[in-house]
Amino acid sequence: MPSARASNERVQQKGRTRRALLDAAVQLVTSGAQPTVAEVADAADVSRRTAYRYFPTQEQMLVEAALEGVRGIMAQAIEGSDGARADIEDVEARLDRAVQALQQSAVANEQLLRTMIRLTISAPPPADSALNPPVRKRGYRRIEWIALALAPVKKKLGKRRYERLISALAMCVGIEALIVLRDLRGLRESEAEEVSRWAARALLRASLEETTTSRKARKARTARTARTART
Amino acid sequence: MPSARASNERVQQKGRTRRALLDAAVQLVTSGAQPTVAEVADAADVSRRTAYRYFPTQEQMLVEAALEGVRGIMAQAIEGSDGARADIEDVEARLDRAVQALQQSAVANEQLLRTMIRLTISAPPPADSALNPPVRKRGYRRIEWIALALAPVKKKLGKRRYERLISALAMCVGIEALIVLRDLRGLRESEAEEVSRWAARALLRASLEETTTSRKARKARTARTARTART
DNA sequence: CGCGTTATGACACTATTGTGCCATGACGCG
DNA sequence: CGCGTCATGGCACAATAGTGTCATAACGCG
Repeated sequence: MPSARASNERVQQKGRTRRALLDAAVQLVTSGAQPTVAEVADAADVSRRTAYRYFPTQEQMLVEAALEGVRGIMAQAIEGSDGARADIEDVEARLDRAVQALQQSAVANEQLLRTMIRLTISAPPPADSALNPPVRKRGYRRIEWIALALAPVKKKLGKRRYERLISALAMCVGIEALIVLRDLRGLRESEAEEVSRWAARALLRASLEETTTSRKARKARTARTARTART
Repeated sequence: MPSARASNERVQQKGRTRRALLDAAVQLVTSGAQPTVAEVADAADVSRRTAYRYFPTQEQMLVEAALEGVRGIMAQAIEGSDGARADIEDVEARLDRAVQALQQSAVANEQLLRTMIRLTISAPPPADSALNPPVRKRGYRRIEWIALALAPVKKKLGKRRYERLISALAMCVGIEALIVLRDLRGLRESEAEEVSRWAARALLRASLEETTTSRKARKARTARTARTART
């Protein structure tokens, strides 16, 4: 048995090594290619064997790197449009700006985001989830951002419509939407952005209209509950 | 120089070999995994070397196989709902049925379609397009299908709105939409289908409303779009 | 400082991808 | 039928992924 102190783990050193590998990988992945484990290891000034000690698979290493890169991008994009929160009222404008920023950041980092998709799509979730601990799925910044833009109308919409709107918007922005518009529809970046913005506006309006036009219907449906909760 | 007759190419034999390889690959890919070239070759009873003569890359072989599988799926799905073309008028119902069928076939073949995505997403189009002849991109059945459902209102909408609507709908159906709704939003299959159907209906209505709301509004809208696009 | 723990590096090894070379066997055509 | 063409198969080879083993150097702690 070793000594009682199990804190001998050299977390500092391991942290530095991991960071060096990740930084090197991010840099290489961002430039578009799918670097060899040996390349990343060389760039990080560690041995190939050590790289494999930190990331059991090339894929996992690149996924971590891609997520790392995306994290930085999104943080920056959110900051960029966070200052202009002047209006809490015009939801349509809020959403439009959010979509615009999201699409522009997606275009600007299409390469990296496509890599992330390709690496995180792998196998469908219903597959074996016991063997490989799903690699910690991709970040959900997009949802948070949409939710931020939609905050003013959250109560007005009600939970069901609100969640449904978020889901629908999630389909229409981000890298997946960009991929569809580019690869399937052959659109240019500016055209793709316009389609996303138009769709987002249409979905928002449809959701809002549902709340206003169905007042009578809602009354009929949930008459008693609504009346008691109103006050 | 060989003999003048260049038709000595044994197209029959080559066709059979290619088909054997493709069939074997489809079968293996459909079951979820990413088979080795040697595995496919063995299953097709040809040598590994020959397999590489037909498909320069494992990836291309699997892409072809995936596309082959998807082609079959879509053809079947289209047939399935083709008989019920009773109504040429109710576009909303037409689209809804199309979306419903598309989503159900996407759910039923999520595994294969995810594989197809992973393999066809590869590198962004703006990359080097001279070296690798883009592998013949994935089939665009989805677009054709949407167009079919939208046929009755094509003229009414006009080219710009029509194309935009197709693009927007393309984002909201198919495997990419399913991936977003499942992986990002954590929805179940039935919930995902509902969101897609709702979004499709909303987008269609928005497009139709634009045509009926008047010509003055269109003028104003055009001006606004131009202004924002300029920035 | 010195010692033991522990991360690292070097080497070896298997599996797979992708390619080159050449013999061989099958196909087609006169 | 015979011969030439052409697809195929077998072998060898380089590059990369991933793993095991062991020596060594760095680290932390008394």
